Amino acid sequence: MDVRTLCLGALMGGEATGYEIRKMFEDGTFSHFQIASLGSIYPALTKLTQDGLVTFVEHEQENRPDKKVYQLTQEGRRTFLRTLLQTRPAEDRYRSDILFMLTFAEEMPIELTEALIDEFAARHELMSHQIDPDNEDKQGSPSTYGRDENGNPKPGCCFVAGLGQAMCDATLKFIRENKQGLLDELRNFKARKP
Amino acid sequence: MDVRTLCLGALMGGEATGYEIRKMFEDGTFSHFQIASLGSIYPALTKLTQDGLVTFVEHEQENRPDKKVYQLTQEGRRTFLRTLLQTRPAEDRYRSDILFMLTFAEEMPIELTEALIDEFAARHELMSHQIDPDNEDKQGSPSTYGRDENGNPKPGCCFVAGLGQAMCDATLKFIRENKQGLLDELRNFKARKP
DNA sequence: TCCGACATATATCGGACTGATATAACGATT
DNA sequence: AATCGTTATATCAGTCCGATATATGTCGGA
Repeated sequence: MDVRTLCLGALMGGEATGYEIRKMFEDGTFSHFQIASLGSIYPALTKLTQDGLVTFVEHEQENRPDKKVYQLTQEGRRTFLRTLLQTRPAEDRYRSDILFMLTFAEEMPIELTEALIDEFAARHELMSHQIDPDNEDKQGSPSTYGRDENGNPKPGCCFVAGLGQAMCDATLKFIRENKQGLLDELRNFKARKP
Repeated sequence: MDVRTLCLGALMGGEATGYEIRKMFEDGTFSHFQIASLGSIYPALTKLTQDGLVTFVEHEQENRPDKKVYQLTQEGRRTFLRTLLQTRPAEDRYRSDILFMLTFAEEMPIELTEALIDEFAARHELMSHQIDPDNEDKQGSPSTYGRDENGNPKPGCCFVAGLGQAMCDATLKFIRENKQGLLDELRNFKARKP
């Protein structure tokens, strides 16, 4: 799924600026299973405009840089829906420097190992917080993504959010139950082979 | 973490060809939390050779294309260890087309939703299988990654593998418990708004 | 028995994407 | 007053993926 398709999907929830779209992938609805950087979002929106799949209105704000508020066209909506039906989803891919580094725990000081595990836990704690739609700090947020016109959360979004939450919980539980054991093992390991 | 560092890490477990390194990221020890394609591995190995961090021996095999078996140099080992101690790990990133698509479950036929969920489950089942080091089909595999010289699995690797397993289990459990509920909700949703 | 599919093995390259940087103005914290 | 973070758009160098090419062997099925 290229960034153009991702942008179309993001705009299915209503109008948004490029900056707001990035936030959906950074903090918002999509944050735990997709990413897109500004460096790809802006060119994508330009291309989509040229292709007639989105339009934008320029909002001049006082004492602020201009805003381009993008919106799906009918053809954009149709194109996205068609893509949904036709696309074979690519393989899931999870990248984690921390887990890669922990693979070599024997080769580093135990304090570093512990710090890496703690950071991993902290990030998942944060993620778990970001996923929960009720727990969001933004009460009167302008665009309530993942909800329909009446403000009801959409079943698909709930399912995906729940799944993310379950993954986070499992991760945190595993760390709670196995961190100390690993550190002990490493101490033994190092005592045997200095 | 760039592919060069990833290759150095892969070679910490012993000598390997470029093709074998890719397999570690495709099927092997690193498969559930890092990826690297051949298109980046081969240039990386060339660069590492130029920089003196790895060396290779060309094995001519009968009736087979030549093999370049790479190995860390002492400087390569030192460089990797230094990188381990100095690198701030990048953010974890998880990309899933399937979860993105499921976000729009309301917009597609229920059969497609179910097929996507089933595929998601199947992939995680497979991954769970790949992670388990005891369960590996390759009994006399040439290089036993993740183990020390005596064949004992390394604590760091076990921890990371266990974590991966826990995530898979949680995912599969969530799907078992929530798939039917989602499909029912979607049917209601569609009945109300045709 | 032949054919296609798959595995081993290296190499290259176009196109897509990330991450950094530039610009600009404001509020908040130090 | 100075630095930092936030809103907002835009560009670009460098990195990486995915596809493709090349060469050869094995294995299962029609």
